Amino acid sequence: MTLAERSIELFLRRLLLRSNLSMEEQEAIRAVKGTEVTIPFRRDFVVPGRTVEHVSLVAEGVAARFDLMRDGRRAIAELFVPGDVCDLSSLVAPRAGWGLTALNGVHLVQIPHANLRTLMKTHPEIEAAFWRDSAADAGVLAKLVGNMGRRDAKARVAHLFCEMGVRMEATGIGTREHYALNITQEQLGDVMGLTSVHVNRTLSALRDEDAVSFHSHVVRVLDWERLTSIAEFDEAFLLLDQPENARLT
Amino acid sequence: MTLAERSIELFLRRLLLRSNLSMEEQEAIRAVKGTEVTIPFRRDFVVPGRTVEHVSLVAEGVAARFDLMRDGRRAIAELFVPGDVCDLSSLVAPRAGWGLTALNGVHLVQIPHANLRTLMKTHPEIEAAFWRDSAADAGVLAKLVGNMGRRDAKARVAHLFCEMGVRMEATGIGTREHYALNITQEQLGDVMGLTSVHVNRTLSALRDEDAVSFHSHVVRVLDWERLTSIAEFDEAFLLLDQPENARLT
DNA sequence: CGATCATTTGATTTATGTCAACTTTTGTGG
DNA sequence: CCACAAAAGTTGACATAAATCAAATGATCG
Repeated sequence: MTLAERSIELFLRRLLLRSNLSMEEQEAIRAVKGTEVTIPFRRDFVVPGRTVEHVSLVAEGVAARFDLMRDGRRAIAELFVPGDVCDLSSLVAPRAGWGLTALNGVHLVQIPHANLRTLMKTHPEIEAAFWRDSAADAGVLAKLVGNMGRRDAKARVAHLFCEMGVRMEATGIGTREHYALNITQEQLGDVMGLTSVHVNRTLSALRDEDAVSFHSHVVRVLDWERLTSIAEFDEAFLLLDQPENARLT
Repeated sequence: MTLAERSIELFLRRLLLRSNLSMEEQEAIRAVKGTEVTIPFRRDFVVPGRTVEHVSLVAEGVAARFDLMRDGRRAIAELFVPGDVCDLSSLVAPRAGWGLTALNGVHLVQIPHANLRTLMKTHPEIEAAFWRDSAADAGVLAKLVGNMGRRDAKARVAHLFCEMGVRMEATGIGTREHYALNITQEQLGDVMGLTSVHVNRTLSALRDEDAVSFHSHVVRVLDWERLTSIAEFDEAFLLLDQPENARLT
């Protein structure tokens, strides 16, 4: 199994948590072709304003949707790990209103829009599944807005670790209590609107109260109960586990 | 023209800024039927976890996507003004992962999912337009994440006023320099992660430097240049003015 | 026309940012 | 595989934006 095949399989697996796709539809997705690309550390691979012709599926590493401030600081709105497609919605809005960057060495599978569009035309249910996936992404964003606006640093960091844990587990690349998250504390800060210094202190605090540890890019949850309580985490916003979503047809 | 017809017209107008719909498709949307409903001040009309059977189009007033904290505080992730559909994506993900509430007396047109689904089935381009609209919403959320994480109160408030101005103008219910925004300073704070007290001070500051004023629920931009500069506002993220979006067919 | 809700203003506290030095880890070329 | 440079993480002292508390004024609505 090639890297591309493996990551499409991850992506499909996650689609199936939210969408009820027939065997034939699943096969159609598995058959999609894309090209593998390596993006070096810190390279932006989608630039705001540019029109993209393909969708970027993360095969390895961590990518991010970011925003650049006048003074050069970055804000990260969304993290993408293996199995995530960074910009499914570019299928309908190809002119990017956002930027995508590699938080470390990232392997992408770039899938031409044309390939997916034929897929959507012949299988309307796949289009719905894609849209549903974008909707879940939007849910994550909305949750982040709430967290940043109304919760302190500890809760925010805790929430991110919960969220990523559940996502990792759902995609099958870790468990919610133990997974790799290959980003720096500074990048963590960019996600949560904190300085790297404060992230560091917050991590110590979370470690000291035996909630979670983050060392050498590995998240280890020490007490899931406690962590979710600090984070006020409720995974409903991820819209997972709802293959009950009726087929539209 | 009834209220429902008028608001569908607003909605359609906005769709057309992003999507290239044929006359026939436009007529099909105009013909959609929904029922008018009045939601009193502060009533939640969509509750997380509940399954919705219809989409909510705002006809009058302001609605919001919100998140509730353990201590009772609210965070608002998104504002919806006349012509906005609050939950288009519920068409594909009917179990709500979010809440919707009325920030004042709100008139909604509730359009049954069934109606829109037949529409999407017969007119695939309409489905794309809907998805595109959700994608734009997600862009707004992502931008808000960036603002809250990396900008101070003044820039955040300024940015919201810019964003809403452009949206109002695009929908045709005001100009970017003068429009009604019928919400309290406390609700403004809920959007931007600030206390009502601090919102108040920030508004004074923006007023004092002749950027913008907000009185009796009317936003009056005194100096658009200055305001956008304070906000670092660039409307690209709204994905407006791109009817060049190819038809998928 | 009183009561509730929203806005305004001041005094004080707190969470987080900033600056700076130091240590540890990582990655790379010899 | 080592040595060393660069990047990341850690810690402390201090600064500041925004929160909190509190009280007064102004608006709105039965």
